[in-house]
Amino acid sequence: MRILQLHCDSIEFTPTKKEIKNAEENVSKETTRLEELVVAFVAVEKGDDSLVAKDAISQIKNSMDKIGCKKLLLYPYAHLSSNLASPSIAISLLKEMELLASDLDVSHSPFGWTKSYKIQVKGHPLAESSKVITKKETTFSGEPSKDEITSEALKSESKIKSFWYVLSPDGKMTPISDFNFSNHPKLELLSKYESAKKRSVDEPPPHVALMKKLAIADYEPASDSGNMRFFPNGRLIKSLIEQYVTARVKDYGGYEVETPIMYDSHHPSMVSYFNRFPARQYNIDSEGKQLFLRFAACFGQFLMANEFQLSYKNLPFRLYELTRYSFRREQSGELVGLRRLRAFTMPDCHCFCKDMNQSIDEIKTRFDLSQSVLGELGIEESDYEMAIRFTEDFYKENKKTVEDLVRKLGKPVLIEMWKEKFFYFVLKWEFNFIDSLGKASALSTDQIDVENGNRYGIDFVDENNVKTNPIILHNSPSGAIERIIYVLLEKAAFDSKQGRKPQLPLWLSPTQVRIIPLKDEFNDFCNTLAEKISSHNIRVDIDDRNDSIGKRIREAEKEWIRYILVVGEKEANSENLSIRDRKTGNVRELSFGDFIKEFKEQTRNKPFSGLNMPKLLSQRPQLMV
RNA sequence: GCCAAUGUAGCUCAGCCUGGCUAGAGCAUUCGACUUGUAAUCGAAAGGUCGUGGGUUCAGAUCCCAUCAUUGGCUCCA
Repeated sequence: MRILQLHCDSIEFTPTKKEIKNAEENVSKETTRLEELVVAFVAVEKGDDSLVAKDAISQIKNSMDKIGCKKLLLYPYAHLSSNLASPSIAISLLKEMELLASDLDVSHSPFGWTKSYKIQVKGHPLAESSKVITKKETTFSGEPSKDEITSEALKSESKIKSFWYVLSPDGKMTPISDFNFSNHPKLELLSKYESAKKRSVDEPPPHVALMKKLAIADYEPASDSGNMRFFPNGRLIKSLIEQYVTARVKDYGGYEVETPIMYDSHHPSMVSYFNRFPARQYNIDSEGKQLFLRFAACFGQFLMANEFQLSYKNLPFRLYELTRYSFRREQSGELVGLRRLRAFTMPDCHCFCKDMNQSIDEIKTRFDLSQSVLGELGIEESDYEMAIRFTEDFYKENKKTVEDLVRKLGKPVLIEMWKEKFFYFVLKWEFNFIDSLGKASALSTDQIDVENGNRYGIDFVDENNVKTNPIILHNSPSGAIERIIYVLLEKAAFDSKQGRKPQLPLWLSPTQVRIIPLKDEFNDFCNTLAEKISSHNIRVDIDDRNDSIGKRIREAEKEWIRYILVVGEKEANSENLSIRDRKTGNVRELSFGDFIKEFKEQTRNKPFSGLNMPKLLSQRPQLMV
């Protein structure tokens, strides 16, 4: 007996006509709809008997118990086997099974009828399984059926055996249980987080409140969970980070492209890649096509590279896209603020290399790039820990490469080693930010992919005029942009907790300079001053509201504005500016030129974009308190 | 997805356990007064489907059930 068991949101079936002579009688041709159930497609095979039926139903019940489902539909399905039992035996065994399951809400679809059906299968790991039950030895395989669009990777992941080590810059490899973490508390957190999955926190991450207070981003209840909206401040910050990362990747040699956000699940190049990953994508049906929203930039770039005429002389060749968005339908319980989203912005740079040596050179360059990009975004080496994951074979052949990466970082690194290759890559490294609650989130990452060149039919002609698949590196120098904002806010919250003033990097501050006129009569002067400052590409606004000076300063402080210029009698008649610097809380007097100079030194080489709200605060709606 | 907690005005929260006047406060908003010298000027007004849908009750923000969202834990993170 062969059974394909599916945990479904719903199924609808309609008997259309009799397929065989001794089909079930008295069948209604109405459509039957059932919800929240397990559908068992059953093919009864030659030699099956009551014992097999009994065994089958007990296995089905067993797994239904695990997933907490109490409704079962037995669906006769001949196409699972080429060795079918006779219809009469099949009917009787199916009836027997139905009877044995009568403690559940059980039903069956008519035997021997051609039926049309519509099914919606759930996306969790246990939703799909196939069973083969025979008389002699009853076997059970809880693995996802290979016939279905499902996840080979899920199967692999559950079987995957990882060996965990810490690799020090001096080349010493220590199993994590033996490593002395006393000087590396964050690495210890990462190790526990990754290997033992041990976490204990009971407060919400501080960035969630901050992203609202600073009017950066918020949940959008009208969308799906994990799809955020960005207010003008947030959009400005995000846009600047996007521009910066893109500029850096282009400097490094990436060529920017743009590719569709949705793909046909049945496109030949997609099927096998797609099936290797958990079914966590958004699906869209359109005119008979089953489309899915991309979860990375890989597809678009690979399909594009497939059409390139590449020679070894062109390699390494780098394609880059900043995906707005990539979509991953993470489980609802996994979503948190800006840390884990269902729609996120991901810089993704793929490098096609002619051989392993070239990819190893390249991966080192990209390591430096990633580290530098993070640093310029305000995320220091001490904020993150590195993990490197690879197959044992790769390590044996490229021990030095792994050690070089660790030496570059200059501190011990978490190592995960696999006996076999389960994923498409042989090595992957990533930087993990460890927040003040001990949570780890991956930022920059790079992978050495040895499968997708072949899978997507990407090839180049080598020195010997032979078509060869390139090795592909997958690098995100910063990780998701939203996650960068999360890190900056978490760092600020941590500063605040330690009694320091929280602050965003100056180049990312929505308002960089605020002018406060003491009385209305100075408004014109302030306007002129604002024009002058803003002509140097500085975001300056004016708090012209009718509030006390103390209050307006307090407001500016709450918005984390770095420079506050109060303008009164004295300033209006002087060449100098009175500058309140949030960093120190003190008021300084500086000439206009000196101030601009000081300012510009801090934002050098960073992108600029103008104010994203009215210049006059009196014209600004209150978005958040 | 599973388990738990939370959901009351634009925001932060009180009220809920023990059902009962017209559901309160601060901030924000509007109006008025004040014309301000470096982290909250004073007064008034307006603002609420108590997340949503059912149920119990003479009566539900309050008790019960379901559902949605957020947060935490589990799982997961290509």
